[in-house]
Formats: sequence, structure tokens, C-alpha cells
Amino acid sequence: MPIVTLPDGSKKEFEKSITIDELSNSIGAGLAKATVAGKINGILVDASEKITEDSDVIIVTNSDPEGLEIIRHSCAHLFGHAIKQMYPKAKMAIGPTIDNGFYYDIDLDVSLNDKDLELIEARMKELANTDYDVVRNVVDREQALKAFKDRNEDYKIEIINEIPDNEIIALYHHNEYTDMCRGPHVTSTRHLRSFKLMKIAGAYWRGNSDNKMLQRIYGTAWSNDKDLKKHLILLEEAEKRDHRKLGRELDLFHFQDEAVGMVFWHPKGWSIYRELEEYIRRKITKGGYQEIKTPQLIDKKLWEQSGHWDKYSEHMYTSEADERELALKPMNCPGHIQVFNQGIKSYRDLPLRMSEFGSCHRYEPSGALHGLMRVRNFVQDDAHIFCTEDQIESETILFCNLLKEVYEELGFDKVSIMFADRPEKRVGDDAIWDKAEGALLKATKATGLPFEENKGDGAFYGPKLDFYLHDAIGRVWQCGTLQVDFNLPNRLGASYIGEDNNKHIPIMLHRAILGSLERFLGILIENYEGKFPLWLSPVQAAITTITSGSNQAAERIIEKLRDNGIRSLIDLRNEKINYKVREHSVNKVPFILVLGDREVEENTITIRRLGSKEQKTMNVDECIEQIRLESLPPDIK
RNA sequence: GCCCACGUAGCUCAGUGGUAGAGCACUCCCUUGGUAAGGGAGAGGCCAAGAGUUCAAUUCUCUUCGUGGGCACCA
Repeated sequence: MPIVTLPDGSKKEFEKSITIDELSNSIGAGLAKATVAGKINGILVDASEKITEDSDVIIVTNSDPEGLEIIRHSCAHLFGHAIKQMYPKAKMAIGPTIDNGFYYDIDLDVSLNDKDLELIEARMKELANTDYDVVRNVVDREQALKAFKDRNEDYKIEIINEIPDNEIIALYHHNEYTDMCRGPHVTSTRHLRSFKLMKIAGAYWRGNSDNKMLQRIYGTAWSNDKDLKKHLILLEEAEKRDHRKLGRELDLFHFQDEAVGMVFWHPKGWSIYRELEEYIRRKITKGGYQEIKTPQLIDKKLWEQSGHWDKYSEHMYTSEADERELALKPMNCPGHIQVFNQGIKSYRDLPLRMSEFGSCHRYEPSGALHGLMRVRNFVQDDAHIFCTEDQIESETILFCNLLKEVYEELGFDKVSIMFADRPEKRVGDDAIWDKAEGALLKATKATGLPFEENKGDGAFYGPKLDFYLHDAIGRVWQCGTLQVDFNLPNRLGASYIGEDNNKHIPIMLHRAILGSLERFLGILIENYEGKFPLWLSPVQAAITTITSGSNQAAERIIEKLRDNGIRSLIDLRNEKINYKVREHSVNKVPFILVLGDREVEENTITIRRLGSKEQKTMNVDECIEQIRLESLPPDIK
């Protein structure tokens, strides 16, 4: 006679054991309809699970995040049901949930295409609409093995053999189709209504590139059609922001076959790039950094000494001259240590902050290239801080503050931080790693900023903090980084004379705020949808005339604009004002300045701002002064 | 690098086993028009590259290169 305590504290007593479904039925029809699972004493279970004794019970509905996750997972099974009907030879691998949906990896000798996806989706809908019951069945290992052996499901068998003995094995039966899962799952396919198969891709079995490549089908699933539609619209929005598309439309940059993965910057794109670089240069100069420049081509020997050759030689461009083997630098740190090593350094020189807008080449795998986001030649806003162990903390705090300031000024208010510790492939012994991790962890805590841990994701020479910014449509990008390095300075012979008059090896902090400037520009383009803040806009003002009668006056005004450092263009084409306004609006020019007879006579100009239809006529000099002030970079304003 | 798809004018895209078409952009002409496309004419393509099948290939097949979506990689 179980007594059920609900989240609101109310208690219900029952004559005999009841299932979650029965419980919600006893509360109300609306709730029963929405019930996808339950929680008994905090443990998530199927809605078919029996409550046998006094328990705290939470009913999980399709509007709960956990309920949605279950719907997504069950959709993966529904996909399995459909595909096995259509392609009985398909072998099912894994079908987990992911953000916004699910995927299923299958092994199938024919390759599926988009048309097939539509047909499979239609079959899924058909099956789901029969509202069949999904039946859960706990079995022992032998039964599970038999079930999948009978079905030729080699991958499932492999998975079963790896399930620990103390774990229960549950089968979920979708009529004739059977899948294996921890669950929970929906008890009826009536919950599976709002889904769509999205795309098909290759994926290695178990994520290992030595294994067979399977076909992965991605789907999105929601608890109702409204949410599904909302998601699809969001995807369209993201597509509109695609920096590759905007880069072409706004004439910012291009790529071509003769230099794969390397950017040809056009005047407008390069203008943004330079403005951003200058901004960072001002910020770090204020922060006590000294800028340097080191060679592109450096003898292979140095890369061997630093350990990069060993790890990354396949991803380095090489060249030969004077019977030397040279490599294009893939990063700046070894070069910076060479600069540090010139002359004898004292502890009084530390912390020494050395920065470079370092152009690096990396021979990235062809499949990794992606617009500006992943290129083979990029510039880092790189810097290395040579310091003592004691200075790690204060330098970390300084850097975190600087980084937050920069992100905020660039329009990113939300930043998250990840602390990554030693990876499997690494240099340096464990004692050094203990020291480095301990120091960085202590420093990170001292910043007072919230952070999460990311096990095993450190650089091969030291632990690191990664900084993630959140963009206008909620996407997250890793840009900034701070890496503690107890290894490289030693490998490359860096030292300073300490207070005790002995030689010491400095610690090196590798750090970047934007990461790759190319990639960061890509992020900015997408974040602002090409509508850059005024100070970054490649063209800040376009001056256009109503008729050719005002052309001379326009020429005088653009000269004044340029004298005031405002990036401007003049449009004297024999076109109607409508046409010109449209074109400059499409090109996302922040200020459209219109000059007609009236304005010329009164020495005024009419302003139209991007995104507004409002017109404001004002004195020419006042107008220029206003634009000038408004277009100052955020750190100068 | 791996799997799948794609590659036609500057851009967005039609199209066909008999050497190509639209819209926008571009050039010229008419138009001097007050805030998101005025009208007309013209020019523009080795249909990604190479090979094969065929009387004939932009179209079919293969290879290469590139792009896209994923996977793997990301110092």
C-alpha cells in the first residue's frame, strides 16, 4: 500500500502498486497525456515503472528538459524501427541524444541520400502515428546477446560485452524492432510527433579513425511542432549570418584554389582586421606588453628542440635553403624564447610580457578547413609572459581582467572559463605537472571568476584556461587561452638570475585573447550579422546626392569626413535616391548622408541610420563631429 | 585524412548526349528623380581540370582539385 509524496508535498495512498502512468492518470487527464517518465526517489524511470513502496515521486512531462531528452532518445529508437523495416540489413551501432535532437550510427552497405532520408522520416511518422506501446524488458546478458545475435546486430553485441556485470540490461521493444538502452523511454509513440531527419554524414565507429566509417543520420526532435519550427527558423537565422556568405556579399575577403585555407583580404575586410588589431595593440600596450616580431622560417632544429617537430611535423610546412631544413612557424613561442634569451635576464625583468601578432602556418587536414574559422595561415594575438612561480597568480588575474574587458568592449557580455589539466600525450614529468596545475588552479580561484574543469584537455606542455564567449544567437566559441608552461623554457634554455644570484628557469605563460584574428573576424561577422559597430565598419558613412546639382557640395563634404578620419564613400551615380539608399542599406553602411538642393542651400545634410527610416537634417559640421565621436573605438571613447 | 553531396556568367540558380539560359551586378543611352530596385540596349561562360565511352560529352564513367555537411584532428 504505497504512499506517494508529490513535489508539492501532497500525499496519495494506493491500494496496490501503481505505475507512473497510472499515477498521473489518477491526477488528471491533461497530466496523463503529457507524462513521458517519472522520478521515484530521485531516480529517473520509465512511466511504466511500478511504484511498490512509499516514495517521493516526480512526474516528468514532455515540457520538462528531462522529458524532452527522453523524447529525443525514443526518436532515435523510432528511427531504428523505421530503417530496419526499410533496410533489414542495416546494423545498428549507437543512437544517443545530442543538443536539439539525436543521431543514429548505422552500418549499411548502400549509402543513403537526402531522398532516402525523406522516405525514412515518412515511415517514422507513419509508425509513430499508430501510437504503439514501447515495451521495456529487463534481461540477463545471455538473453540480450541472443536477441541481438538473432538480429545480426554485431555492434550491439560488442556493446553488451562491455557492460559491467552489476549493470542491468534493458531491451526496448518497438513492435518487431528491439533496441537496447539504459532508458528511460516513452511508453507510447504518441509522444513522438515533432521531429525531422536533418542530414546524413560519416562517423567512425567509436570515434576512432582506425575503425570503420559508419553512416550517421542526424535528427532534431521536440515535444511539439511549435518548438520544432522555432528550431528550424533558428537554423535559417544562423545560415543568414554565415560569415562566408556575408564575406562575399559585403566584399570582405575571398578564398581560391591556389592558396587553399588562406585568406585573400579585400579592402573592406582588411579595414576591419586592422581596426581590430590596432585595438588589441592599444589594450595590451596599456597592459604592459612589449611587441616584437619573429621570423616566419626557422631552422627545423629549433622545432626539434622545442618538441614541436616530434608532435606536429606532419602539420608543418617545410622548405629548404642553404642546405638547411626550415619550417614555417606553426606557433610563436620558440621564437619568443629566442628573444628572451638575448642578454642576461634578472629577476627584476620579470614578469616580462612579450607580444606578437604572429602569423602562423599549419598544414591542417583538408577536411578541417572551414571559411575563416579554420585556416592554414592565421595571425594570433599571441603573447608570452616570462615570470616566476610566485607571479603566476597575479599575472593570471591581470590577464583575466584584460580579457573580460576586451570581450565586453567587443560586444560579448558572457564568458565562460574551463580549466584543462594534463593530457595523455605530454612532455615533462608528473612532479612538474603537479606544480603547474596546482599553481594555475590556485590562480584561477584567486580571480574569483566561475570556472569548470575539463579533464585531460591541457596543452602538451602544460595546463590551461580556455575562455569561451557566447554570441548573439547563443553559440559558444573558444577564443582566449592562458597556458602555464614549466617545460618549454627549460627545453630552449631560458634562464634568469634570481635574487639569490643563482640561475633559474622562468615559467612561461602562453596567452591569447582573440586567438586567431581570422577566426575572430569570422565570429564577429556572424555575431553582428555583418552590421558591425560603427568603429569597426569598413565604410562608416556613404554620402549621396539627390541630383547631380549637389555633386560639388558632396565632394567638399566627403573631404571633410575623411579629414576627420571617418571612412566614407561618395555615390554620385545617376540613380534615384531610392536606389542608392537601398544599395547602401544592403551593404550595411551605418550612416547614409543625403545631399539635395535644400541641404546645399542651408549647409546641412540629411542623415539616415542603418536600420531606421528616420531622417534627420542637421548642420554639416555638427553631423561630422557627431559621427566622429560616435565612431571612436570603445577603449578611446 | 575518412564518408556523403556538390562544382554552369561576378553573384544566386535553371538546363540539355547535338559546343548554353534567367534574375541581379557590369557597360552604354534615355531619365535630374527627396529615402529600400525608373526605362531601354549591350557585353559577359574551354559548363572546375584531366582521361575514357560515343559519330558527338557541359550532360554518362573514372581520376584529380576545390567547396559544403559531418567524423577524426586542432600545439
